[in-house]
Amino acid sequence: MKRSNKRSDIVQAAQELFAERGFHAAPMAQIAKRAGVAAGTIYRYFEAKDALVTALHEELADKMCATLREGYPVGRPLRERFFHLTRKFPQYLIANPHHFRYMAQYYHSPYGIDDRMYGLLEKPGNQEILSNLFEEGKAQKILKDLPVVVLCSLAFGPLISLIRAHILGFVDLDEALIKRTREACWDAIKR
Amino acid sequence: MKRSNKRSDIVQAAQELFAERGFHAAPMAQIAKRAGVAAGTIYRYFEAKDALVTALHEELADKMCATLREGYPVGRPLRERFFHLTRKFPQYLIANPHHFRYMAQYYHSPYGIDDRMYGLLEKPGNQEILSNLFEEGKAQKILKDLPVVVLCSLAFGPLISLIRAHILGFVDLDEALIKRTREACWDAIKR
Amino acid sequence: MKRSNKRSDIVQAAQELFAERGFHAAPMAQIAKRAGVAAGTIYRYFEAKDALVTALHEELADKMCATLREGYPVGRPLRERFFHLTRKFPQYLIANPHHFRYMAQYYHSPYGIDDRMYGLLEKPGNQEILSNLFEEGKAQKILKDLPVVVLCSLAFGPLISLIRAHILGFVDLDEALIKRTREACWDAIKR
Amino acid sequence: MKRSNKRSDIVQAAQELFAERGFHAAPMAQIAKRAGVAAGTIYRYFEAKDALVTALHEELADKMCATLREGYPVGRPLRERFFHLTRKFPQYLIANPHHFRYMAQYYHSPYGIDDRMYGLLEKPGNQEILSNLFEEGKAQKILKDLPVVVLCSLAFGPLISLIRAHILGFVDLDEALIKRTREACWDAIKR
DNA sequence: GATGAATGAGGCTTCATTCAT
DNA sequence: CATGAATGAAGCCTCATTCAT
Repeated sequence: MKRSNKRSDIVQAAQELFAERGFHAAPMAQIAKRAGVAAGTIYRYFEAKDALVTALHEELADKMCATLREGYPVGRPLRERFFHLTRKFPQYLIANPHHFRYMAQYYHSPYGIDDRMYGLLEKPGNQEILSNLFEEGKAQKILKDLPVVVLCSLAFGPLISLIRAHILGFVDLDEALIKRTREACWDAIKR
Repeated sequence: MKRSNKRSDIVQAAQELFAERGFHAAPMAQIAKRAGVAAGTIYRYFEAKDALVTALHEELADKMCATLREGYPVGRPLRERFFHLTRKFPQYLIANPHHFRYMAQYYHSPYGIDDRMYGLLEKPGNQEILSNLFEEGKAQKILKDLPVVVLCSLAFGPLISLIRAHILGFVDLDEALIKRTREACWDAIKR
Repeated sequence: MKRSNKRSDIVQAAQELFAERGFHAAPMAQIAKRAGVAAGTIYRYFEAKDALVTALHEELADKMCATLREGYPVGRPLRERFFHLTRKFPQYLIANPHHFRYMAQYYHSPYGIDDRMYGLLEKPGNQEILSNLFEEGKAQKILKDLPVVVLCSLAFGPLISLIRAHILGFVDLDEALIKRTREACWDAIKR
Repeated sequence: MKRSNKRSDIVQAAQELFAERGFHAAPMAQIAKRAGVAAGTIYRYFEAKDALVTALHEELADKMCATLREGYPVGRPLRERFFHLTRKFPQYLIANPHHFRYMAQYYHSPYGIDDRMYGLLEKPGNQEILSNLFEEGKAQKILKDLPVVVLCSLAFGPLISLIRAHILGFVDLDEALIKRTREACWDAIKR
């Protein structure tokens, strides 16, 4: 994962600065400075600023992915699996607001335009988990007969909106509120 | 609204360019060119690029606002009013993808960080409509007893996700599918 | 020709600096400074440094061209025409050493690699003059039956070498010496 | 000559890269790579890039020198010696186009500005050979009474022009054509 | 008011050179 | 001796903004 210390310092600095100020307001020189390396050093690890932005997205998506799978209750009832995902998802992002800010910005900028959904949800790994979950639910007549994308949107769209509001300080989410929101999401998709 | 012809030409050009390429990839010179005015002219109408970005947001939010209110069934049952809003909302954005792209970008960039929610929904005007709607619903025990922000997220979060997917070409939304999605959203918020 | 004052200031400054220090040792900033304009201004007239280098070559080649033709004794005997060209050629370059230095550098750098000969001699206009001259000479059995390129090299190659030597201070060419050299060149090509 | 294997690898790589792309488009890192050594290693053999450029010139000039002398018909008639030199000269450069490209670039760049003529011809060794040749020719009234530089230019200037044209693909020189060109050069210098 | 040429600060990137291993 | 990661000065270029016309 971490090919070197400097590389991860750069990644860390970039993520912070990008999240705080936006891609184009985060000069390479400043990223370097915060990472504690020389400007030129970044280019040993990333071909260009764009590559840094993209690589960052890759890494964060992987991390998100891994998080969602942690303790994923394979083989357990659909409902339980659904609640696992919808618990981990906001939990992680609220704990890592930089990650959320970065991703949100990425997916709505020209960079992320070619990436699907809130791609977080569609990494090779998650892809299957989610597709399986929703397809299975439809087959078992537990979930509404809607395309997977729609089910996905119903399940995670509200969470994303809320997480943003929380991070920006417009709400103060607590465990209980999130719980009730997830249940409402379930109501949205269940038959 | 339109103080002059040139002003609206500029606004139009800016909106397009911002939506297509992103804020920082849309040079003032190019905006001017597309608007058919000289570069300096923009500065007669907007103090700086930032002001243009912000003003644009203002105008678009107003337009969105107006759209949602068009034919708003005041006095009619809650459910009906809810379905009015959730019909107009995607209808408008799908018809005006530039608007969506612009807004999405704005709200996830440092510019929009101080603006609430998907602010579309919280303009002075809409604010009341929505608050009223949700508060009333809660009072009448029709809707779940959740904060307005949460209800808002449950109602519009999925639509926003889906509209993005549609505009980027990941789904092909039709009237029917949207209808069913809106119903699912209703399931999410109703008691 | 001169679309504006600034443009020719830039061209002048660039020519000097390029000739004096070489292309890559002449920073745009310095060219701007010597031209008395801001760095960015150069880019209103030339797309990039490369374009400046190339445009400069174009302009100088044209100028050279025009010089060679000044008073060209059309219709007069071959020998006379030959001596006209070989008189003007060193005359001009010795009077404009920057031009020579620039051109020499250009034709031996990656830039000029695609340009023919000491291209000076092969501009659309000169091309004909020279080709005609040499072809006619061959037809009339006045000149040796050698390809035009070879005749060209025999006629101008020595002059180029000498001009360089003169400009760098290794010889001190005077009218008389040049005259005798041109005669020797004539001996080289004549039958 | 070869103090070590690495040194000559570096020299070889540098010559190629310089000839192909020009001095300033040949990064040290790339030279190192092609030479199969580490970037830092070059600095054990050459103080700086400039030193490498200069040393290269030195080596090539020596090689050229040696070539011209190979089988030099000492004591034989002037004409014969002249034809020896003018045969070896293009022969070598056509067989070693990198050498030609490198030299041409060098002599027309700020580096070579202090080096005489097409210096190839004025190395300590050649210097004498050529001076002797031309001085002797003048004394014997075989050659024109012109300065040595001029005679040199008349003898080699055309060849240099032609070799360039050949290497860049504008002519296709063969033995016969070169022969006739050399004879024309002789006509230029002979009385 | 409108124009658009000019400005110049500031961003991204390259690359000769160093130095700890 | 060799390595190659790291450095950071310096170059090219963009673009928001100004201002004389």
